[in-house]
Amino acid sequence: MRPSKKDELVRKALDVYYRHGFHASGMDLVAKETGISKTAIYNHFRTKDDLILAVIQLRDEEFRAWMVSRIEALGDTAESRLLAVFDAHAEWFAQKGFFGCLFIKACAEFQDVDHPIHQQSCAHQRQALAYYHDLAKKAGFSSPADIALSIWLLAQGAIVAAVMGVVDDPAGDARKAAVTLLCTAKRQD
Amino acid sequence: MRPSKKDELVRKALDVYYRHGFHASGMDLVAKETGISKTAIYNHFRTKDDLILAVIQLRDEEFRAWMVSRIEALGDTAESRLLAVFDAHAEWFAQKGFFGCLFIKACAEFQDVDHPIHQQSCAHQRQALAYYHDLAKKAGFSSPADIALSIWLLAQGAIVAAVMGVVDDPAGDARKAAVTLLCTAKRQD
DNA sequence: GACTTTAAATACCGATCGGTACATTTAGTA
DNA sequence: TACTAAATGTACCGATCGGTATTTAAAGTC
Repeated sequence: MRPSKKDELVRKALDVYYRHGFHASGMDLVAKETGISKTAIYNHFRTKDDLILAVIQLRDEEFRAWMVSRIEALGDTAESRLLAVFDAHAEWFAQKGFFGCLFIKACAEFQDVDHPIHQQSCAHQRQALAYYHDLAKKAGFSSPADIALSIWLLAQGAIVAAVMGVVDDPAGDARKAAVTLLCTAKRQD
Repeated sequence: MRPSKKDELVRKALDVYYRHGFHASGMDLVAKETGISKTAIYNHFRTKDDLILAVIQLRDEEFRAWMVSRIEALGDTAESRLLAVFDAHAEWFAQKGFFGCLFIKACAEFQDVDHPIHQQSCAHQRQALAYYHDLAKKAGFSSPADIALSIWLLAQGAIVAAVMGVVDDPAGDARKAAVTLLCTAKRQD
């Protein structure tokens, strides 16, 4: 089999799980939506959890690559990129198929901290934080860890707000708070 | 039947759903864990969704009451209470049975924005924001809406961080950012 | 104590769950 | 073209899903 077949399956399965949830999507539905029979699916993956794990990993790679590319396109310096984080999130929220953060949802459905799906989802979030930390260091802030964490917390809050429709422009609101935090931190340098 | 019987059912069902998730918890499990037969459950609630909705409503009342009482105990002025929000969250995260925010998880499992469970969960979050807004107004900030939203975003981010174990003390980290924001806002008054 | 009414327990419904045995098709080899 | 091996689709497995019909137990009422 060509590797693209397997990748195609995972990508289509990602759509299904993202839209309908993990436990709510049975293997029959996945088979129907992907156009690949259950037998073929189970030829590639031993269990449903294995498939979901592959879905999480694909989303991890694709989404992180997309987010980084947007941040780097929207900001030309390390400091401006810390704010571009929220512009990129605003773009994400505005996408037609936006249904929240797959990793937050995965942790919500697979609560056991030892579960691979849970751990993989957490790893994604840590990498996001690490990226912000890198930006904060390059921007020359005296306490880059605090800056990075603030950005991360505001971004995650914005995602929750976007899903729950608490405010109209969660990314913009989070950005305003981030501007204040960065300005204050800069003044102390 | 006495009303306490029904309340007892809902409270025990809350435990089950909070620990195992909504779709992952079948009615047979709920019956076993609550010690109430399915027939009795369906005598009180027409469908599983109705039971879940009652669970969400109970959690809404109980959790909001608990959070407000802790915030008011931990802070004696409106401004200090805006920071006590994070101390209360720290207490919550430290509780043995902490498994994240039920409302975030409910929205993750019931994505349809028209679904009553989804809407009820969103309503809870809006009420939290409204409470922060009230505190910000009483504290005399010039733009209480921005302050309240910042607090809310940081708190939600802290919850996500607590669930995903991204950092050791998410509530404390969020508090630090909030302190900076409140100080900056105060200076502009 | 006999009778009625109400509530809960058991057993069961069709549908769907995750997963698989087996028949069928396809592709490669000679 | 005959044969083999890999991949696929179909049909099905026991278990469990949400929900209910029926039976059993409990509580009044006279």
